[in-house]
Amino acid sequence: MSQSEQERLLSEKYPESAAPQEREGRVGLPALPNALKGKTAFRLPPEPSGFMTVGHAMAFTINYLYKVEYDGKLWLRFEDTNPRKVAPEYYESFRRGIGWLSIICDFEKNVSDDMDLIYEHGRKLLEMGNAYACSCDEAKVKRLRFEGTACEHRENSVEVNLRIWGELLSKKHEQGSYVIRFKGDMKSPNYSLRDTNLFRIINYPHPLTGEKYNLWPTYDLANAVEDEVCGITHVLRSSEFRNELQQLIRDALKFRRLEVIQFSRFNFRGTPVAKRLLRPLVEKKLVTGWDDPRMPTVDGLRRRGILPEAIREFTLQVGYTKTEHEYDWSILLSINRKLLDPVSKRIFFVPDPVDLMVEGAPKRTVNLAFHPQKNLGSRSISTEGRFYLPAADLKAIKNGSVFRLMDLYNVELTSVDPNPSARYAGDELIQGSKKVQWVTHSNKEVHVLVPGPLFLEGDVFNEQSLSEVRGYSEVAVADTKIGDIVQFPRFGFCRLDESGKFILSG
RNA sequence: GCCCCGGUGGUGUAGCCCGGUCAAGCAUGUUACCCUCUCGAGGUAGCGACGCGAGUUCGAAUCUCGCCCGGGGCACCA
Repeated sequence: MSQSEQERLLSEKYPESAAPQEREGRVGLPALPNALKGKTAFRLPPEPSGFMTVGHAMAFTINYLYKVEYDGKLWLRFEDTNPRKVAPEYYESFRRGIGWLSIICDFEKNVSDDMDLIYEHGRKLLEMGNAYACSCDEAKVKRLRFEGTACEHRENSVEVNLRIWGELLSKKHEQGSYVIRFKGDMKSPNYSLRDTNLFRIINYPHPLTGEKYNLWPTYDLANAVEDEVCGITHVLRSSEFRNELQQLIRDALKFRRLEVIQFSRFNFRGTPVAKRLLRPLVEKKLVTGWDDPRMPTVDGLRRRGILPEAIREFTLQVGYTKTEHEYDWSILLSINRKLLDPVSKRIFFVPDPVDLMVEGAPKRTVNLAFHPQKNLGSRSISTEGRFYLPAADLKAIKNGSVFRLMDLYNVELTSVDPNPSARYAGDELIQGSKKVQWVTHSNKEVHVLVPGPLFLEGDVFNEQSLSEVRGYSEVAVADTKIGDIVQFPRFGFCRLDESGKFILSG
């Protein structure tokens, strides 16, 4: 049967199948497997060892969107089982960022609150013979793991293991002297299954529990226990976490199965989120801090004028995949502009201002709306014959040509460098004429920070990542409050960061 | 080295499980035009991609195999 015959037959039997469907991009996040409305639970599991980044923001947003869609519960759970790394300011950073994103969690806890519970499960694993105490040094563990051979401690009796366990809990052993290892498979081709550590001794005060504990669980155990007690049904996280081991631990402890969906890390071009790269910038003072507008931290984005809604919308659009990716800032910035456009006041800003005398200029007092369509109020400006215009615009205008002072009147350029001047050339708007923003001699000096990519190819710090534009704005700019975002026409959306200082959002 | 996982225009994705509706959709970018007293927003049109090679099939982005390339894991980090 030829293809055309097949198609004819098909459309006769199933007429509805012949109609071509409208193809569209994905709308919303993909459906979750095994998710029943009202019977799901998700988690945001930050390690409070650094400031919250866009990467966290996006992963959290994904969990939150699903929580809402499936009418589930959401946990904020601080994974603070390494006292060497965690610090109080970081807990705050995450709470602040999550609040800013309007993510509402149903519960909040710290894993360090549950130490006794985790100990219980550790003990259980020892009793069942699924774990053992090992006193080999770190190098030996590593070597044997590579070779695929077990050490003598693997055959410890339960009694011996429990005796050492008791001693560990009463802090009778030195740091490094013992670890508790999971009995996995020393021959597994997957090295992470070769008897990984479950507990280790860390003699370092924890910001929340102080010196109370020094036997700390590792991530895989702590996570398995916490996901179980929190009743988590769906884990959505980036793929730098190994999954098989945790599943083995869960099985050994007879825990429920749960859906684990891993996705690739969220990277932005020129702005890696890795602390390894970011921390030196802060320490060497190459940036002003973790909230520098060039930084991929949530605080940095907020200062830059990225709206939390933009992050949510962006996350929804790009979704999550296992593919390696490097997002271009342009997508986020475009979404941000669309959100900003209807709510941002237009205020003239003249970068790199140049004095312009206008001969025969009529005195005017104009009332200009703050927005071309929306009703955001207005301001009135009185003009005489002296203006400031952007140097770049004046440079581009040919002597003798007519252009328009935006929203005011036409002028004809009569002389260029070094002292440009012009003459009044009528009120009538000329279709298609160039329009330039202006300020009078009554103005406010304003600085605008322009953030760019932090890194060049190959993780090299971009010395030119932040530039500053100086200029004049209308007096009305004085009513802008810190945190407000305005649009400087023909320049961009800018957020007032501190008095007289804006940051270009995009 | 071993174990996973990926590779669709410049960028991000949809489609892949279940082969034909895909001469590949959407967004971003870019070009032109329209609208607008902004280089913003809005509108219209154009540009631009299935990593490579074999195989299966009437038919492959989709299935199979090989290759190449990229990412992650192999911690007393999470």
